[in-house]
Amino acid sequence: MDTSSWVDTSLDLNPFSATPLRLEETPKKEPNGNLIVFGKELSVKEETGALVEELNRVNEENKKLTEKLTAMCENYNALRSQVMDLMSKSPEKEIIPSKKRKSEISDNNGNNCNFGVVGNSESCSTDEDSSKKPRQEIIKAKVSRVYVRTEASEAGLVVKDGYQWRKYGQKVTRDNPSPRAYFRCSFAPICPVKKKVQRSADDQSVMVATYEGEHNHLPHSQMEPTSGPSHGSSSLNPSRPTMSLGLTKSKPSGAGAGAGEARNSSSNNPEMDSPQVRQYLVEQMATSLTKDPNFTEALAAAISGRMFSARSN
DNA sequence: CGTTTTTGACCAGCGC
DNA sequence: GCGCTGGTCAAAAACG
Repeated sequence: MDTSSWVDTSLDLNPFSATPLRLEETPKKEPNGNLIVFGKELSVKEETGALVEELNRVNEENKKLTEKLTAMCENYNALRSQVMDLMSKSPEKEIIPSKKRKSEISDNNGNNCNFGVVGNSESCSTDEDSSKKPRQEIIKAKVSRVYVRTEASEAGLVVKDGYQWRKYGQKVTRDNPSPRAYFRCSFAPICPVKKKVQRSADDQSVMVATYEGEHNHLPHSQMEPTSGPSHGSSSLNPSRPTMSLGLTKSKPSGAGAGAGEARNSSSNNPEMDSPQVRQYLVEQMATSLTKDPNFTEALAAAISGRMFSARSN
């Protein structure tokens, strides 16, 4: 697994690796040639020493942060492999519809190259597309499926994913005793995304959310609470949904998160780039970082350093 | 009072 | 054409 690759490139979370911490502003020089560092006026003699010292300090900081990031990646890798292992041990029975209708058949089965995940229709369905004439639905509808484990006590068909949804229908389907709920994005018709949520026929504690389309706006939890959703159980929730971390699948431009990618390695997992996944991972990373006292300490040191430097200007 | 949820009716695709 | 099924509509109810 090359987690570092997606951390570095897909998520752009690691600015240190690409451009190590550097002094963006060189210390101010006085007209007489002396240097002012942290409010101290240094002679030309001391200038080099101070610069070297500062450089070393920054380098150390950079090193620390890089190490932390690496450790985080390794932890994530371990966690991810555990989840994969668990899922492969108790594989959810693939939903094989005896009689599926048009687009769902072509979208889901056609690219069912990952366990439990339906990526968007363009990701890996080749045979069907080549043998049949292209369908409009395949092009316009990007479908992804997310498996979400919920608390047993949680009764409602609610999958918290950061977006605000409006329910417009509910049906009892033939192949599953639990009802299926139909949601539209609250920003519809501006945002055309729909999702279907249904409990898994096998495991009632697992919610299966099927997303259609791609959000053209930020998640609600990322937006300013201007409108103040009165019922927003799914929004502004500090405890993120139990979306299967790193088990996602969709194309770079694909629709949202999928989950349950248990058999494929992440190296050929283009979904890591999807906006929702990015969003989620960024939040996870941010949470992890801010929880780390060492990181906050380092950050505070860096900020205070900058403040001192700015004050001296 | 505006927004969301509920729920029965309706519509369209598919197989026979 | 008919029946089955999934998906959507829309009026009424519920909610904050």
